[in-house]
Amino acid sequence: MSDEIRRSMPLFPISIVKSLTDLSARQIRYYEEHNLVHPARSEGNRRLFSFNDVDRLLEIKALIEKGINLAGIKQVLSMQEVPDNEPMDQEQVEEIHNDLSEKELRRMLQQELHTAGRYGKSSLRQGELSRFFH
Amino acid sequence: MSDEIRRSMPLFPISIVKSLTDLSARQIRYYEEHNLVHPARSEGNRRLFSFNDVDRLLEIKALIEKGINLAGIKQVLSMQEVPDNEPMDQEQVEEIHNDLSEKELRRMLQQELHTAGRYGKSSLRQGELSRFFH
DNA sequence: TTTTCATGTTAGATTTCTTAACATCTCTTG
DNA sequence: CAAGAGATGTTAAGAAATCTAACATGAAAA
Repeated sequence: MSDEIRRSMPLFPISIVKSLTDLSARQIRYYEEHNLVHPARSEGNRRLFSFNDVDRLLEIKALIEKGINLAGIKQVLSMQEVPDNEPMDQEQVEEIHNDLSEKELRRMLQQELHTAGRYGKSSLRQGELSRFFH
Repeated sequence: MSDEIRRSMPLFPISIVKSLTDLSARQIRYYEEHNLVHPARSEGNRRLFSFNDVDRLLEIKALIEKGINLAGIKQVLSMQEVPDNEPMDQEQVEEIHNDLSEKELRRMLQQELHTAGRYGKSSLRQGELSRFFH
């Protein structure tokens, strides 16, 4: 709970996120433009990313590398959105089975974590940045 | 071990560190100038702070608030430096007992963590930033 | 072949950060 | 008390990082 607060604190400038995700600034901004991430802004309008944001970008990257386009990724990410509690209706269940099952997704996103030799050139995978820092 | 790597990754610009520690940029730079912290630098010479750096600044702040001056803080921090393995010689032991015992220090630094209402205005205490994020 | 998608590149404006200098305030100390 | 030292604030000028917007491009879709 307070965990969610920590993980959503705006902390990183885009330069750090670039090195953390190995995405280009252009890509990051493009994904934001298409509502896949929503970094906060500084007073001076600079993007500030949270751990959650970075995790999300890592997920996006993994999906991109699977050959999934932005529309597909948007779908997938929306499916991940906290089920809150509401039991899914039949439509939702079918959607999941049509595209990628939750399970499959999880597996897809759950891979080993590996850092390259130098800082700023790490190449993390899946939505696991949070586990990286503790 | 790999933990140490994570905690020493240069991640934060000074603006974020300011809000995380509630220290002024002037203070942060002054402490660096006097070798109390050693943030990394970006290619363009911007300071980049790690979790360890921020923790250290929070410790410094706590000590400042105790009325200890920079010389004293330098002492205290050097005492905290990983004992590596080497058993301390008598001199060191006496130093510790003269100034502040390890125990006393620990207690001093171990206090509850509290965030202010708004992000960017948190007022963390002691060297516990790492515990804040996980 | 023409569009659309995803990304690269570039330019100009704006923000953030850097160092250095000087100001100020509080302690010490002679 | 006056002088110096320590810690911090404030300001200026320049450099670095980021922003948006526009245009370019290659690959895939239609």
